[in-house]
Amino acid sequence: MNEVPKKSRRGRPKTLKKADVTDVAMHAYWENGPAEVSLNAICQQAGVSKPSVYREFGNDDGLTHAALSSYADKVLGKMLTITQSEDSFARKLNQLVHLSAEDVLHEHGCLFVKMRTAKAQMGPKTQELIGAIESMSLDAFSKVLSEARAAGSGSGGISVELGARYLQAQIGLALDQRARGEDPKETLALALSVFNTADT
Amino acid sequence: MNEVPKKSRRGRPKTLKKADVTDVAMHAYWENGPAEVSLNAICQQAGVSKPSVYREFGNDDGLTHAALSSYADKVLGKMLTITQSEDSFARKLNQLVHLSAEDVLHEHGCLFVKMRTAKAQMGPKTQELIGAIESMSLDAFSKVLSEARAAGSGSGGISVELGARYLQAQIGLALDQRARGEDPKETLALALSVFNTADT
DNA sequence: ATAATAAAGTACTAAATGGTATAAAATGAA
DNA sequence: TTCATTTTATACCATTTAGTACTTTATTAT
Repeated sequence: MNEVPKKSRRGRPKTLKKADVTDVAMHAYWENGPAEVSLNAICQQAGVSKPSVYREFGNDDGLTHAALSSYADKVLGKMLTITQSEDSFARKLNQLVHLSAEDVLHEHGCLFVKMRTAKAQMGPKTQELIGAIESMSLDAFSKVLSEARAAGSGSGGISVELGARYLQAQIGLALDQRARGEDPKETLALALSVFNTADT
Repeated sequence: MNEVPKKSRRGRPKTLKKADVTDVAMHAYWENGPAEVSLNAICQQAGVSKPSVYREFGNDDGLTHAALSSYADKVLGKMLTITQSEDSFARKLNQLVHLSAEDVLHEHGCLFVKMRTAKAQMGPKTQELIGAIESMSLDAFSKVLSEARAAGSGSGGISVELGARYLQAQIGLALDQRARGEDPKETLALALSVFNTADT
């Protein structure tokens, strides 16, 4: 909303694509864990020089922030879409289970979950974003549960607040299991069965 | 069982206590995460020189192995004791919940869980030990569940194998949450409520 | 042409890491 | 007292890290 200074009139034309570097960083962090990937390695993989990266992102905190922000848009957005759909509570749960426990998208786990695990080692901007994403996801789950309650889909006497924390924890666990190469499908289904008390 | 070569007759008397260094390492890894603590830092904290540590432990893999092994004896042994007790299934679950979700012992989480998360960054001996501990704990939970089934305590139509994996995953999750500063008590209780279908 | 400008890469820095060569120190035996 | 032996710590090594000073290159304006 604030800057489109395109067509800078003078100087060497810029060849570095910030979005491309962000994408390389996002996938590198996602696959290998943010703490295991150096800024040097990302420069190599992206085929750009280190000063270029520092010019665009400031420092490594800027780069991890950009990578996580991009991840939130491209990947976590799919979770949000599910929670905000018009489907029934049961169908929403099914879709969340599929996306987190089966979809190849998360075969290496979830960048957000990995960054949250390494939160203390991240820079301040990235830490703040991790917290913001966590709140946002908790709100989304709360909304799902309160809508279900309003629609009469019994959530087994579980408060909306507890249910949202539980849903977030269980999906995070499943994504963590996938990062370790485990198949979380059955255990996640069992965990979410607490929401089906007398339902069909 | 194999060596007590005490009273070596010659040479400078040894002052380094291997057990003390192991203990310092264990607590440092436990609190800060194994990937965030360097061998240098442990040498400083333990007040010993680096070559001494290399002589005793070989390399960093040897040190992390020793630390995790010590942790398994001192801390995970308490879990094992609970699973092997003569208590009822429900009481065992209660004790496991208390130990992992409330006991100050795990206020910084669990070293095993942290090492498992960082498994790929650990040395081969440590990786092997992580796998062995995981199998052992799975066996312990399986035993608890099959005994409960034999004693008639209904575990809600959940197979022993799935129940054991589920119990391990949920306790691991709770310990992970404690490492992040969250209070897992309510969510863990909710997760384990799947074992109470028609029980009192 | 030439000057100004902006972005590019080369090549560096200081700090930290895991690991080691080596000499000093402390003992028992000769 | 001297020698062999064992453990110690100092001081190094190569590598990797985040971050930067500096020069070169490519463009527009004069």
